[in-house]
Amino acid sequence: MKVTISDVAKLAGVSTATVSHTINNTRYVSSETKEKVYSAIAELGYTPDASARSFRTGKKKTVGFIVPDISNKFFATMIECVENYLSMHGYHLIIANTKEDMDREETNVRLLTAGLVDGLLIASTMDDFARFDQMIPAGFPVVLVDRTFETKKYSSICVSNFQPIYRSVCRLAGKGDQRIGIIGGLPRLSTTQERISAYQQAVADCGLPEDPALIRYGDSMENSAQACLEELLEQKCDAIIVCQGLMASETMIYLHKMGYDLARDIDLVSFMDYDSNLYQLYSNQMDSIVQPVVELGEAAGEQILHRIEKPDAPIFEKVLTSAYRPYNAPQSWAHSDR
Amino acid sequence: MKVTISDVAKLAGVSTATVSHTINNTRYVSSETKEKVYSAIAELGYTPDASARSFRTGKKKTVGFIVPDISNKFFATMIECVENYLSMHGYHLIIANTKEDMDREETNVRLLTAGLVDGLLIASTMDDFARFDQMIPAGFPVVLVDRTFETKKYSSICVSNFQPIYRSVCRLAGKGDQRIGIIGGLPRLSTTQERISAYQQAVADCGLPEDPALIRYGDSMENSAQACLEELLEQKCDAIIVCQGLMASETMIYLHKMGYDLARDIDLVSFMDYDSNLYQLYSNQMDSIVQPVVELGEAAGEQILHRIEKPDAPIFEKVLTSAYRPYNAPQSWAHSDR
DNA sequence: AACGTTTGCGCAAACGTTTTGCCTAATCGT
DNA sequence: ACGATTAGGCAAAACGTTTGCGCAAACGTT
Repeated sequence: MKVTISDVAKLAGVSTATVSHTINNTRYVSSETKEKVYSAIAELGYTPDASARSFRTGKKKTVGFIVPDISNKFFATMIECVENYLSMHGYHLIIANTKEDMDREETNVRLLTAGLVDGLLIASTMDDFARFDQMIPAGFPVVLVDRTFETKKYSSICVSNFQPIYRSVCRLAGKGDQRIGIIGGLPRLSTTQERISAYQQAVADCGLPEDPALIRYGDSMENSAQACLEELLEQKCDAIIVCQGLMASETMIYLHKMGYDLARDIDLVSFMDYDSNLYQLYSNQMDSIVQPVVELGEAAGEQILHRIEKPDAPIFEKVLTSAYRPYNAPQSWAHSDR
Repeated sequence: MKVTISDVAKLAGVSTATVSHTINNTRYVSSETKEKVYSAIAELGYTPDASARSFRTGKKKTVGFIVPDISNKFFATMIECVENYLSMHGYHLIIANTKEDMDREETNVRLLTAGLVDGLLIASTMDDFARFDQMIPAGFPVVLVDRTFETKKYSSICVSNFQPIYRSVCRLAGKGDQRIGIIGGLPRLSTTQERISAYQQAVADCGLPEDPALIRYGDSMENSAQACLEELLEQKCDAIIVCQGLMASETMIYLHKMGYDLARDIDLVSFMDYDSNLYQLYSNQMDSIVQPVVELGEAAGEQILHRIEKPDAPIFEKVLTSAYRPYNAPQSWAHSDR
């Protein structure tokens, strides 16, 4: 049979209130009484029931994380960092995978906000802010991660997407590349949109040809890059920019198999996971953009806990900056390595 | 203010019992009454409170997963599969990362079993079964994943580790390799032990030199393979077997940087994540062992739910088999690809 | 000695659900 | 036509904590 707080109280010869207070350090208890309570707890092997506790207090000590793709290295290490931060602060992490599916996202958000978690971290796959806004209960602590919306109703932790792409294009143009192709992620995502518009603006500013055929979109899932790449190669590109780590890997593998020689036959710039093994192999032959995923995860954990503490705090926006790493000048990295 | 079940009951003109029964289909309710209840729910926007419910019923509809390293691709995709299976069955997944630290494992297990989850999936980093056994409450539903213990007290889902390594050694010996090195994972893990003993037995059976210096152990974290590899190369190995995916990547990168030519200068066999990009690049130059991680995740989800349903079911052991893929005979894969 | 203040702790309500009895009216079988 | 069964629903208990209120004893001050 389950041993409850009143069993402990009975054995220790005190009230349940006293037991509760000694456990939680929530009011003064004489040291003799404390002693009795603790030994009773030890003797019975009592453990407070978490559901009863969270039912009573309304605190679950748990946050949810809605992720588009768990097995994507970028999100996997973010999950790790978030979990690390949360567990250090006595919170648990419950994760839900959406596979970039809006309906799955909605289902998960509704389930989790119905009393399962104290707050929600969301890397949303939605494009429709109205729909997004509708599914989250008024006042519920939410922090957007990596992807955000035009409407600044929720706090967010993102990475600057515009600057590294703009700079990439300029660098390539400076090398003499004319036709620069780009492979973006899902067109509906804020990250993709920022990157593509940075590309377009830079192309215009540098006086390069503005050809819509040079812009392709993948879905950042497995085997989505190859088709984009084939189409771009038909366009006789001098250079290609890949906007996501997994697609970057696939791009390099494909180029390798086709016999392309990086930096000689074609210039490549891509977003890469900093601990990716391809990064280690090829970072000396191509420019890479490394997102500060560890800081992102930590900031996300920090912000959601802060928001849970103070639900009425003003909206908070944080934009971290990526490291831009030209391959021929490792000593002049734009952003220090961590 | 929070809208409760009695608000609904009041508006619908019925008792809370009736509302509960209509929501949960737990007893016959006339269709007119149902109608009234549902419209009241819709009007008020009522959502049952999950903590109150799980407090009352004792069911959390949540399982915990204790993982040694979330950002390890092997576990990341396992997490994805488990989450997928669970969410299809109305369960949530809460994860805890141990970083191969026994104390962190113990802390997490104790926290999670204290009323937070209905069952626990554990890829344990412990070597001491007594300590492991002690920290889990009597009768608590537990399924060991990937790693197991001699004492068969808990159900487990594992992968055969002996056969692929034994076969690797034999194949290498058949090619004429004499000095075969091996890089294992943490020595305390069951997986490592099985693999190393398979190696030792095969080396003996094939009449190869039994040199302890040929056996090295890494910790499967980042940058752990290089030291092992350097030591092995000093031993003038003809071939190297790497027992874990991340270390395999690092091994290949290092060999590549040192100018080694795979399959010409040195033979390589390694465990690889089937969607790893290095696998795609090098699977035609080395033997690879691919673990059935998707099946592993699904089986884990299936078994833990089964165990939660029937806590007194007999101990269950499942051993899945890896795919062994010799590089020069892709048409005769030992195990069909998925 | 009388009185205010502090110290330490107990009593019981409350959280929102599910579930156990109990009850009434209606239907059924003979 | 009458007892037995069933359908449908209500009231209240129970789950294990936390916590507001309050009381008695001990103490310090005049």
